Amino acid sequence: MRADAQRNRDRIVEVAREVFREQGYDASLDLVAKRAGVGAGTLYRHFPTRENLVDAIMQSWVDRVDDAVGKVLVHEGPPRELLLAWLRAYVGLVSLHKGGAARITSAMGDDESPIAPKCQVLARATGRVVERLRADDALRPEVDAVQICRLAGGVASVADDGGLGDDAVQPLLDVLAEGMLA
Amino acid sequence: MRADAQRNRDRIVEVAREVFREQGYDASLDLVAKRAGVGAGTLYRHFPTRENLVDAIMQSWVDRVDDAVGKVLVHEGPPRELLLAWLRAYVGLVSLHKGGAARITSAMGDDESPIAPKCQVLARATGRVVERLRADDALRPEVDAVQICRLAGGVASVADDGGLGDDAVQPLLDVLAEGMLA
DNA sequence: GAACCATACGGAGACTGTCTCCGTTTACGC
DNA sequence: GCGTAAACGGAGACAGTCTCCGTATGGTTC
Repeated sequence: MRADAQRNRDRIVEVAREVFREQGYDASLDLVAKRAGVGAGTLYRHFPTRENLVDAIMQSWVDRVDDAVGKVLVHEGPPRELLLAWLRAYVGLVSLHKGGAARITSAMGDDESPIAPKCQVLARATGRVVERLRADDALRPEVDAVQICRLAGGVASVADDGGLGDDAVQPLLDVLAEGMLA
Repeated sequence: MRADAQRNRDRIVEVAREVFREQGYDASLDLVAKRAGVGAGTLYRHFPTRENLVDAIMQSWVDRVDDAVGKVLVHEGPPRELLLAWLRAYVGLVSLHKGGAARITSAMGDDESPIAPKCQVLARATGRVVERLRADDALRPEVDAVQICRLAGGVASVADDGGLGDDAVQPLLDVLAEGMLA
């Protein structure tokens, strides 16, 4: 890639992250282009669809997921605490950007989606938690990682576009944990 | 209201129901107006926002909710079956229109929303199920009707925009039921 | 049944956002 | 330096939302 193209691409991603955080995922892409100081054509050449741009923004986010699951797993404690800690972390991670929770959760299990790689990162991280819980026979056998992602993602979506605070989310996660554990 | 106004209003609602079923809740309102044979101004005078129109469409739907909860309650059986039957019915009801689940669930608990009355209908119906379950001491005491609506609505949203079928939804509802029951 | 007017109609058009096309500019290998 | 493939940018076509205001009409009153 030419140096100027790389510069523009980076700048667009940086600006888009900012704009999306401010205005949610519906923000105008022309505005992103304008703030990044490039033409609309340039933006659309680099990112033909909104999804592609979202995907690029979320790159750094993958690292946060790995971080988070590592932290949760290192912490000793009863399975219930472990699961709840992961559910809380999960909801936090998918809710980093307004509208993100619904976006990610609806793509979960769809390999064609432009954000499929992100879903897999989440599913794999959840898989590590599942593995640990299974070792202790703490998880109901019919529950799998994708189901956990969907359930937690559902709660996150509801919290996100209903504007629920942590205090409203916690009891919902309690129900989920209760239902998943053996 | 003048007779012609009433006629137009009815016609708009009828057409909108059709168009929304075909194209989801993002369908163009100008298209609705055109198909209904009225000007855009007329549509917007009757329904200043999209939400208002959605609200009108859902009128008949209220009756279906009451029907559904009646049917579920009349059916004898263990609490688990009762709860699952309601959760299944609930998901079906909020998913009647594409995008409806997220719309309703995110408004749950917000009295200012134009579709607040619809949410209250659902919450009240769920409340009747909760009451029955409590009579048998079958429900965990900290779980309330709004939480159930949010959890079931979360699952319905995920199923709706992820295109999940009944076979993928059923295990999610199992987890919810397991987590809600004492 | 004519006259009146509040109520309602309709559609042009302003505004906003998406996305494409193509003439112009620029990076970079030679 | 020079040539060219790569990239740029922004005008503009298109689509959706919503408003404004001149026009039409239902309903009322005499």
